[in-house]
Amino acid sequence: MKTKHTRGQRGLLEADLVHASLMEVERAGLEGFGLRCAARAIGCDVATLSYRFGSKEGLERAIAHRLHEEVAAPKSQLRWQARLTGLANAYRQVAKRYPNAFPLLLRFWTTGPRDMQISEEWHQALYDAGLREADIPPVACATYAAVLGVCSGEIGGLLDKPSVATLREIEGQSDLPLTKKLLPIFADLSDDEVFDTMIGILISGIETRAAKQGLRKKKPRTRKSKDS
Amino acid sequence: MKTKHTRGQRGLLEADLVHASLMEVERAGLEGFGLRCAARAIGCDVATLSYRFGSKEGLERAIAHRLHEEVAAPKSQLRWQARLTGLANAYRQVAKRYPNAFPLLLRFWTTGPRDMQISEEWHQALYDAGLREADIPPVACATYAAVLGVCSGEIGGLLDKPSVATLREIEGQSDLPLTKKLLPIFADLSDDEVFDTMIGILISGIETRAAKQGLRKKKPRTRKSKDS
DNA sequence: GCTTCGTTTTCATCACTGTTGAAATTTGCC
DNA sequence: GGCAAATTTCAACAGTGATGAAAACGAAGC
Repeated sequence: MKTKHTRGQRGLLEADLVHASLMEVERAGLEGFGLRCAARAIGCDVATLSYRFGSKEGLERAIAHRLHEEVAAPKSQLRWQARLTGLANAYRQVAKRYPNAFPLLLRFWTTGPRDMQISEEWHQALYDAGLREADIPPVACATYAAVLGVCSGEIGGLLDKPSVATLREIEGQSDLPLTKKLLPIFADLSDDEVFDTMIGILISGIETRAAKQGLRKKKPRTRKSKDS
Repeated sequence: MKTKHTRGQRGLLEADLVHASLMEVERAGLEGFGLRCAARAIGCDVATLSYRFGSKEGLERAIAHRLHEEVAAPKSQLRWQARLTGLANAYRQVAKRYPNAFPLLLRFWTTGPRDMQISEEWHQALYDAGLREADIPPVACATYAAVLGVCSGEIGGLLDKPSVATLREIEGQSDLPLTKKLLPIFADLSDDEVFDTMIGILISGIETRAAKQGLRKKKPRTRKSKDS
């Protein structure tokens, strides 16, 4: 008869510790995050966190796990394209909600059982896309890493408008003719556009890949696939 | 007490400081990297590094810049597909050579003029792919972030063989039928396969995108890269 | 009731971190 | 040579994560 869930004497649920730490990361930034500030926010001692999570890295891993749990699963009756888009968008929403903590997902790529549920959805979407089984793992890894990369870029400043310094720099250089010409387009670039572009490229890439293999002509679970 | 050798001399080239710091990152890991160890490896005082680079973050930014300089530009007479593949591979090689420092590129997405030269190549490849100009910036950002994401995943452990613990976990779960079935394929997954898959998806995605827009003529494979 | 045992929390301490102001030293220029 | 600016070192500071010992606590057993 074990205790129902491992909890400390003072009623400190692990989930609460992780949640408070996550909030602290968002407040102070990932670099500025420290066990002491987190402990102060929680109202406990530093050593408590060290004891509970083994180390600072253990706590960060738990935070990454927490982020994965916030990834919303898409409705299963949608077409595979919509499900994949939904999954990608779920990660994007997490990135926008926790921009400081999100890079932890790129540091700890696998954090536990929750990942596998998401992976299962991912694999299922690729299976329904018509990929042959041997091709699902590499495509899943590639697209997953791509999505996380784009999310990371969006919150990391990749899409920020070029600063006046950068602008001047480009104008000065003579060996950047195309970049120079594209500059006004870059200035008007929106996050959504980049993300939609990414999804579009991935999906059409998967589609042509599936078409090339084109052995399984099974009818998808939804009624029709008008495309292609 | 007062050693008169190396005091106040200006002989320390910035490139040497950055190189030594990069080596130190690779030795001690990005988390374990510290100004004091770097200074010890260089043979100078900690404060020198703080003075030269403004802060630890400034030094890390300089290291990221250094990594960008190691990205080899592809030969310009190749087809656009080969050039894009070459660029992606150049980043991958940097990632494999400096696995500990590479995540800095995802923290500091833009580091200076060297990025723009790479960007110019990237844009040119997409231009030669037949994309219309308004589409080049979003596609460039998306594919660039995707490539860095995949590189980051490869060195970060995304493609590691599932541990026995994970394996047992999956076997136990009943709601992961597809993942369970794909497990042997995952076990045999190679880094190269994932990377090639990623490149293939991106390129075919770009091709169909260009074909849909289809306003510019297809070009012979060897075309002068310089046009206005 | 009390005791015992194992788990959790706290405390004190350690070596180490990045930053900063002042002093020491060197360099470039007159 | 002399002087001012740039660079390096030194010393000190507040803050970090980790760790062993001690204290507080919960749940059984009697």
